[in-house]
Amino acid sequence: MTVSGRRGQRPTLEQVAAYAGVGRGTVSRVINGAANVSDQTRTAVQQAIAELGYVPNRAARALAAGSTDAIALVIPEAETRLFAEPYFSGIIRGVSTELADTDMQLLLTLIRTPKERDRFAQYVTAHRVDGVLLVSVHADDPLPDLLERIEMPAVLSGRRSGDESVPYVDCDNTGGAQAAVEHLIGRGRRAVATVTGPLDMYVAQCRLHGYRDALRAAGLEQDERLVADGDFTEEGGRRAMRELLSRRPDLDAVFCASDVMAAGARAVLRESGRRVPEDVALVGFDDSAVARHMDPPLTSVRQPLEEMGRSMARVLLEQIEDRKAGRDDRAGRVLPTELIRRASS
Amino acid sequence: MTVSGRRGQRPTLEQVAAYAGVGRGTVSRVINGAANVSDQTRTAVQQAIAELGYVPNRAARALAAGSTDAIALVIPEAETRLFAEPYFSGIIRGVSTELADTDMQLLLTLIRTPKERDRFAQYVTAHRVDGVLLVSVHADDPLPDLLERIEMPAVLSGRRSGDESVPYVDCDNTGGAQAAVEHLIGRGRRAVATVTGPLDMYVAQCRLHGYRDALRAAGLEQDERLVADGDFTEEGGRRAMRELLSRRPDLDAVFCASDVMAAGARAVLRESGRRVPEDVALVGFDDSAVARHMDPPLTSVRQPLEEMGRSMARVLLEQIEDRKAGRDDRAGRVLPTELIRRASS
DNA sequence: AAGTCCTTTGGGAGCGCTCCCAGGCGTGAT
DNA sequence: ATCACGCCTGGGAGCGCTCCCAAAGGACTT
Repeated sequence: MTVSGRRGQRPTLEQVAAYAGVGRGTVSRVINGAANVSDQTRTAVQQAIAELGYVPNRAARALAAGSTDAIALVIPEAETRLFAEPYFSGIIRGVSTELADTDMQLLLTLIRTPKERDRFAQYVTAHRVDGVLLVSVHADDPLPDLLERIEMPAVLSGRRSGDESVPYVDCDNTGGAQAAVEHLIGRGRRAVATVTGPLDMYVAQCRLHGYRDALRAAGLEQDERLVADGDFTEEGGRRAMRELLSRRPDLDAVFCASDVMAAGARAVLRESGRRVPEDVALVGFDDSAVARHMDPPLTSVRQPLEEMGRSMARVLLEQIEDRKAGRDDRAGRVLPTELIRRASS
Repeated sequence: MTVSGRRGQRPTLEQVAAYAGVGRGTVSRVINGAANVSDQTRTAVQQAIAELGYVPNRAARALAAGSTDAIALVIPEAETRLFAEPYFSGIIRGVSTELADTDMQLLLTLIRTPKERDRFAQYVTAHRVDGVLLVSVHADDPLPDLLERIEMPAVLSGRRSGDESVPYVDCDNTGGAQAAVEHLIGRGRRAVATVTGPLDMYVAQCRLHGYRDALRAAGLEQDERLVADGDFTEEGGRRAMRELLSRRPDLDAVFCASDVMAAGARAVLRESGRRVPEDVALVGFDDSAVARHMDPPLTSVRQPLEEMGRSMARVLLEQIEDRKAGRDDRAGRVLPTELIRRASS
């Protein structure tokens, strides 16, 4: 870690210029990779930069250029506990990776209260960032619309509905659920139940669709007694499982739309004296830590979280570029999921 | 969410001044809470600010004032998977909470490679942030020393050793471990084993100390055959548990220095035909999601993560203030842990 | 030899703020 | 009435960049 000291006084662009015997503009051009600089000059400047240990002053650059070189990653606090851990850390890791060789900075913003939301709205409206990444917004969150209105580049993780107007990155929830259920059917299960998330969330709808698609494709009957809402919580999973067992005691498999609900369901299955997977096969969704540590370990659908994070960053950066260039090419991106097979099915 | 539009042109301080019929300096004074402004003027300015929807331009302020109003939260990538989720999200939540009514911004920096570390070092050396929060650094990480050398305010989560020179916030690992083991002894267990973390980590040493302290206080013999290194991993926990069982098949309780290792130990106990807690009581550390979802749910020592995050932010802000004022009052802070009792003990 | 066009370069202006100095004005003392 | 001393206030200077214009020079053409 060689950082030339020269304590107190950081070198400025002007000093670099003087040292290299060129003008300020030229150094600026070299730094920003402008084309029209002779090789010789460029080399001289680069050397001066290296020798002086020059690092551009972001504030000055932002002020002069009117950009900020920063994007905000916004996480609604409610989600912080619920979806919780693996989701965020995965996405953050991806975003950070993608940003690593940009000189964009990542601002982390947790939003807990309406007051904080307003404050962030102000902040964003004042164009203090170049773009915004919104993680797991609710359908009724006003932020996406605000961002659209003020023409601030933004990317959502997940969609609020089937025809999302803001650019997004999502994973293939339908396909993942379908694969999970196909897997269960392939193992000879015939009475496959599902514990869904709250059906006012698009992600929950998709996973239910996937379930139905798989049954239909296999020519199995759809029995509404095999479908129960688990609310994406462990307690909800318990409740839903009890309901399912009372309605169809003969069920031989359950697809849960989240691992946490699967954990609840698993507990109820145990209480009812049923073995997993011998009597009832179980599959979850998310491939979280919970899944790996359940007994037996839970088969689950993995979302490519890190890749989603990378995609989000990439899509956002493109959007920022496009805006600058006057283009406007907004599109969503859906990434594939993967079934991780473990002992529970 | 009322954000006055006035699209395209954000109001500047100058415009606020004109609108309020005062000079630039006066508006600046009001914004920064300087004392010597008459009440009347202050009110007029505040109203102008509100009516124009003025939001100060950070870049300009940073440039003029030579500060940045931003702090960096640095997470070494290696840790991102290991300690993983609850640790970071808890700390981040705390930091963010504490920063919420400051106008400090939180920059998130993941460091994976030496190259990224150097880049961050450059960045920090160029004083592009006002302070740094370092999460779970290793004893051999060069970053803390660098920060000390360039006199950049910094706070560590956890200590690298008993006499940490950089300000830190830690939880009471020794006390937590001691409480856990006392709890086991209180339940009548006499052959209490422990699975430790890697003993070159200070945190692992502390937890082992707590274990020994509790045994000593209860007048129980210390048997080195009851101590095994589990390396803070699940596989390590398995290995350590096997070793312990072969050395002391009569053990009736195990204190694991992390939940993840406890999960490994639990699996081995099951394989060996032992019941938890009837035959062997089990306690973990961290109170992570894993603990709640184990079968039976795992008694564990909770670290006040969110409070640690808040403390870190607070200590850092104080330090930044102190530096400005020429003072220099660096100190560590240790927060208490709490034993969460569940069915495993 | 003069004119044209392109590439490369230097440096002025200005981004929106903070810092600080000088000046205005009121109050109390002389 | 005069002076000294405060408190407020306005606005110049300057933070370190980017943007852009003008100018210098080289390679061709006429």
